[in-house]
Amino acid sequence: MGRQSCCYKQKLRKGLWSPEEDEKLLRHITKYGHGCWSSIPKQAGLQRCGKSCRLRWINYLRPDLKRGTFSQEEENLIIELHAVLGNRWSQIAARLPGRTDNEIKNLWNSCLKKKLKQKGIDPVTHKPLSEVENGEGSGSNKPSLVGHHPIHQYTSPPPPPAKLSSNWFNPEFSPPMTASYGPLYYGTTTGGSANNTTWGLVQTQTEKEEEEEEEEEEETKWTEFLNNPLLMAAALQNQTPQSYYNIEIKSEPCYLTNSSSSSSNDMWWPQTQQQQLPLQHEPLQNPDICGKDMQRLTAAAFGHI
DNA sequence: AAACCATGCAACCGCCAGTAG
DNA sequence: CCTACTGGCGGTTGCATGGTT
Repeated sequence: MGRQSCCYKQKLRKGLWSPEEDEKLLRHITKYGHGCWSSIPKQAGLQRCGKSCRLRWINYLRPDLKRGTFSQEEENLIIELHAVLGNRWSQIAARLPGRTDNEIKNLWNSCLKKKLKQKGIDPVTHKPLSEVENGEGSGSNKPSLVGHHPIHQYTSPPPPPAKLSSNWFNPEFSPPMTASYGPLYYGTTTGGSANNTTWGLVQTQTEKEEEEEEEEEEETKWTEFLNNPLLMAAALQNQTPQSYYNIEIKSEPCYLTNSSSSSSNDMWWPQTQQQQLPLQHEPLQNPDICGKDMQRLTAAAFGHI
C-alpha cells in the first residue's frame, strides 16, 4: 500500500518540544480535549504530526503524571508485572497510576534490568542466570521467556505479590536459586496463599503432559486472565476481582475539560481510576524539581489561565 | 580544563489492529 | 471485501547531562 509515515509531510517539526509548543498543545487540549489527534496540530497551530502531539501529551503534558523517581514499591511492582506481562509496557503502566509506558520502559532498560542481573536473575526470563546459562534445553527444559511464555504453563494467577514486594532489592533478600524452582520465582518458596498454583514452580514432565491435555482450557483461562486487568490487578494485590470491577484500567482518561473547574488533577483522572486503582501511592513523592519540571509546571500553569 | 564515557530520558520509527467509507 | 486512515504500542535512537580520567 505504501503507506506514508505520519511525519512524511514536510514542514513538520521533529525533535524536542519547545515550551511554546507545549503551551499551544496544552492550551488546546485543555480547552477542547484531544479528540482526533491528527487534527490537533492544525487546530493548535503546531507544525507537528498528530502522533507527536499525542506522545507529547501522554508522556509529558498530562496533568495526572507523577514525576520524580520511582519508589521501591513501584519498582517491585514493575518487576512483578513484567514477570507476568513481559514487555507489555502499556499494560504495566496501566497499573501504575501517573506513570507512562515510556517511563517504565526506560526505567526497565536502564535500571531494573541491571538490578535483576545483579541479583542473579535473568531479566528476560526472570529465571536465575545460572539456570539460563546452563540449562538451555535441559533442566527445566522449556524456555520460559516471559511475555512469550506459553501461558498454559501456569494454572492460576500469580500469588499475591504483596508479600513479595518488600523483598526486591532488599540487600538481605536473594531469590531462590535452586533448580527446583520454575519460570517465576517471586516469593513462591512458601507455597503462598494461592491454591492450586504452580506459579513459581517447575513443572514435572507429568504435569506438563497433563497440562498439554488441558492446553486449550488453560490457554483460555490465561488469555482471559491476561486480558482482564481486573483479574490481574486483583491477583497482584491479593484481593478479589470484585473489588476492581468498577475500574477500567485501560480506559483513556477523559481529558475533555470541565472549563468551570480550575483545580488541577481532579478533572483529568477519571474518578473511578483515581479512587480505585489497585496501587495507590502516596501523593507526589518528592519529585525532583528540575528544569524540566519547572518547564512543565510553567506549562501547566497555562492550562489554568 | 578538556576529553571521554556512561547514563537517563524524550522522541521517533515502524508495525499492527480497528474502523469508516 | 478492499483500501486508507488513525490510534496505540514496543523497539530503538539520539541528545543532554553528569561523572570519571
